[in-house]
Amino acid sequence: MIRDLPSWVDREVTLKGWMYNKRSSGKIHFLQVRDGSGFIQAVMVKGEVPDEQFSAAKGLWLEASIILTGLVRKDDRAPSGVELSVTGLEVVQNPVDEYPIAKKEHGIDFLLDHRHLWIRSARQKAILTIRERVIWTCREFLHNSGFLLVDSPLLTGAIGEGADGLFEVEYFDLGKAYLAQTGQLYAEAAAAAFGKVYCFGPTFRAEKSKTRRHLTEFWMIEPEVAYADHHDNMALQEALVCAVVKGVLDHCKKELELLERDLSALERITPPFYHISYDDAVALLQKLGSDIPYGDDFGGDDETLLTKQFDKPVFVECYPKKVKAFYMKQHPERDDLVLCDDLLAPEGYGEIIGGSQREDNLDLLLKRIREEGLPESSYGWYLDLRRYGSFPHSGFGMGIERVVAWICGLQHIREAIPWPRTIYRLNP
RNA sequence: UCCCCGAUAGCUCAAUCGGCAGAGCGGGUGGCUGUUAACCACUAGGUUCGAGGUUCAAGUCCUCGUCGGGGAGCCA
Repeated sequence: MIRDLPSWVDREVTLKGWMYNKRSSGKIHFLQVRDGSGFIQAVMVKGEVPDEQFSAAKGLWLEASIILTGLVRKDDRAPSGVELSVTGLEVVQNPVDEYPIAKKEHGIDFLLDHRHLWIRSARQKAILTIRERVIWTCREFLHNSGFLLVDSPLLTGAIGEGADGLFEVEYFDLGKAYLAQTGQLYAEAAAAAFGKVYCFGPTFRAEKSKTRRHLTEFWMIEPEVAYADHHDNMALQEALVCAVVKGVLDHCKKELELLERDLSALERITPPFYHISYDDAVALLQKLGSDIPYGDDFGGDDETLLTKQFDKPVFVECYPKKVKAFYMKQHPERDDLVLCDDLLAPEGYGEIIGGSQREDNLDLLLKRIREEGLPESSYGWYLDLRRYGSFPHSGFGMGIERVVAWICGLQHIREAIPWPRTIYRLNP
């Protein structure tokens, strides 16, 4: 593989890949080749390869699939430090038509229509490599902290955070099923069984959101911990986010550099994070000129304004219960607030985690379900968790794409997932 | 669902007050033995998103529609 070539200097290798770009000076061709693991410049000199191969190279179009043999040579002029001196070229396929994605810039509509080809670019490879590292680090961190992975179903009955934004599907003779908006309620059941658990998978929101922070299908990692309170919950979130950022910094420096990410902004991401109460946050925003009234949830602008006041992630704690989900535990001293937290990423990226201590009192939970007008019958098994050995517990959901977008410094969340699903786009 | 913006060559865009449809990249041909989104010369390439309307004249102005982008609400 190309990424291993620096340790193959002065040896002959065979590379199977695609031609990323080509330059030529008449008697010498420079082929930029990629194989999925990296990029290298292959140099073909007339006379050092059979003539028919030299002229075949001249006719290659971008993204031709080729097999090259040659000598790996150290060269200070090459970005990766090595080049390939070609001795043989086999053309597997020369494209049947001009490759649609040119070397210069493209519009976003065109790129999204060609997402299946766009992912071949170096920038997309860097982003998806970082995404993989984020996910890997989460799993490693939770596994090493004693968590059990207990995945939740994607097809569910009418249960979730609320009736809005559910995708419906026909489910045999049982009527409607819904694509999961969250695995949390299942994670709570699993926490009662196994103590420390998490689920991780795609979730679906049929919200008609059209912003740089929203997808209709996104991946969420949702830890749930028995006997953890609101403060334990935030400590876990802080440790997880720090581990993820460190994992990316340790293993993906090259990718971050390719994305021209400001590394110092990431190197600052160490404990402790900032904490601010909802009450104080509203007061601060009003002082900064926002017209947010007390009692409302923050809009995108408010969130951006707030995060710009801090150089590290900030927890916003204890929102009014009327803007939060029914399962959040009531504040012990303020019955208008709940024990929840949103973790806002800096540099204007905003909410990456939403978490809370869960309501473990059966009567209070029933009251909240009725207040919200939710179908009580659908929550039968969930209420059982408060009937049979109820226990204080807390958990949170972290949106993987939002974390990746923040760490990579992306303008839009759609680049943080291989195949983005947005309200007006289902293909490719 | 609402608000704003856009649609012109394969791609990214320009076209002044309503007055001949342009450039760069990509393609083709030729040149070049060290190029780094290579360069140089020549060349082909257009139903200006669709349907109406105003006008001597519409890419440009008006109406409706289609598609897309940005944002709001909601959220991770």
